[in-house]
Amino acid sequence: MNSEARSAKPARVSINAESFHDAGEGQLETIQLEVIELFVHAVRVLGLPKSVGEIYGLLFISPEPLPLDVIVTRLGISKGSASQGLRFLRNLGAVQPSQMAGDRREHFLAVTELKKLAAGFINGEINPHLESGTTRLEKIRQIANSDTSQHAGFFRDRVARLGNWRRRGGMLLKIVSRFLGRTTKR
Amino acid sequence: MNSEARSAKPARVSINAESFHDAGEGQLETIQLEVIELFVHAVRVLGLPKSVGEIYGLLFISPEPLPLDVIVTRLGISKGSASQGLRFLRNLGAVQPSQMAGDRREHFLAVTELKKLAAGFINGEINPHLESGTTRLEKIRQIANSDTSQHAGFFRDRVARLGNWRRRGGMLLKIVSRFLGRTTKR
DNA sequence: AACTTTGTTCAAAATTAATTGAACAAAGGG
DNA sequence: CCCTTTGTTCAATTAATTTTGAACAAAGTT
Repeated sequence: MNSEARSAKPARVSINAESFHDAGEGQLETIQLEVIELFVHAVRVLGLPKSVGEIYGLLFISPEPLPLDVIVTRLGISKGSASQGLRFLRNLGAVQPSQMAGDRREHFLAVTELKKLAAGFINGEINPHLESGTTRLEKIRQIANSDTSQHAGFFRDRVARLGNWRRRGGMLLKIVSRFLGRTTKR
Repeated sequence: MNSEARSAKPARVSINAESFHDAGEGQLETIQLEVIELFVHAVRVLGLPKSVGEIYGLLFISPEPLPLDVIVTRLGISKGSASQGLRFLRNLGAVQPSQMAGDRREHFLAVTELKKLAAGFINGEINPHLESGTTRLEKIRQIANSDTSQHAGFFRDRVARLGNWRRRGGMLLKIVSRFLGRTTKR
C-alpha cells in the first residue's frame, strides 16, 4: 500500500504536472510522465519489471542525477523496489552512480549511449542464457550421437540444425554490437 | 495436476503417470525430453509461456506431424493449453498444419528455417511494440515542442535521442532479417 | 554514546500470467 | 437425426513474478 503521508496526492505516477518550475521538491511534468510510461512499455517487451522501466525512465528524463529517496517519492514506489531496481540497472551499466557536492546520498544518472545499454543487456541478460544453452546443446549432441533408435538419423539432423542456429545467434550478437557501436549517420 | 519432481531435476515434462496403452508410439525418448527442455528455456528468454516451448520443442524433435490430442498426451498438458499454444505458433508461422491421409485430425509440423522463425517473431511480437512505441514517441515529441519550462532544451534533446534509438532499432531489424535470411557460412 | 540518515534484504502480500477443464460448436459418419 | 470426434473458448484455478514494508546494518552527526 502506498502510505505516503502526503496530502491530496494519492498514488503512483499520476497527477497533473505543475507548470511551476520545480525548485527542489518537484512534481513530474507531463512530458516526464509520458517518457516514463514509454520506458515502462519498453522494458516489458524486454521482460523486465515495470519498476525498472519507471526508474530508468525517470532518470533518463531528469536533468540532474537523483538519489534513491527522490526516486521513491517522485515515482511513488517502495524503497525496496527502488533499491533493487537501481542495483539491476547499475549491474547492467544503464545507470551511473555519482556523488553530488555536499550531499551524502548517492545520486544516479541514466546512461544514454545505445551502445552501452545494448552491451550491458547482452552481457547481463542474453549471454548467460546463450551459454547455458550451449552447454545443454552439447549434452544433447552426446545423447544423439549414441542413439541407435530408428530415428537416430533424424535426431542427429535436428541437433545439427540447433548447432547451426546457435552459431548464427552468436554471430548476430556481434553484428548487433558492431552496428549499435557506430556513431550515428546513415 | 502435474506435480511430480525427480530428485535430480525438476523436469516438468513428465510422462510417467499417463496412460500406458499407446498403441505404436507412446513415450518420449530421452533426447526428445532434453530438446523440449532446451526449447522451454529458449522461449522463456523470449518471454513466451512454457507450454509454447514444450509444443514447439516436441514438434521440432518429432519425425512426423502430430495432431493436437497426441501433443496433449505426450506432453501431459491440457487441451486448452495445447490449442492456444498451437494457435500462437501457427500465427507466428512456427508451425505448419498438414493433413494426413485417412485421418480427420489436423496435424502439425515444426517450421525449422531460422529465417522464417525470426520473421514470424519480428512481425508478430516485435513490430507491434515498435509501432506503438513510435506513436507514443510522436505524442511525446509534440509535448516537448510546446514545452516552455526551464528544461525544455533538455527535454527536446532527450526526445531527439529517443528518435535516434528508434531509427536504429528499425535498421537493426532489417539487418537481422537480412543476416538470418541467407543460407550458411560467413 | 545516542540519534539520524542512507540504503539493503527478504518474507509476506499483491499483482500478473499461464494453465486447466468443462461447456460449447462444427464436422463426419452411420 | 443422433452419436462421435475434433477442436475452441473462457471463467476459475494455480503458478510465477513483482512489490511492499519492516527489520537491519553501516556510516555520519550531535
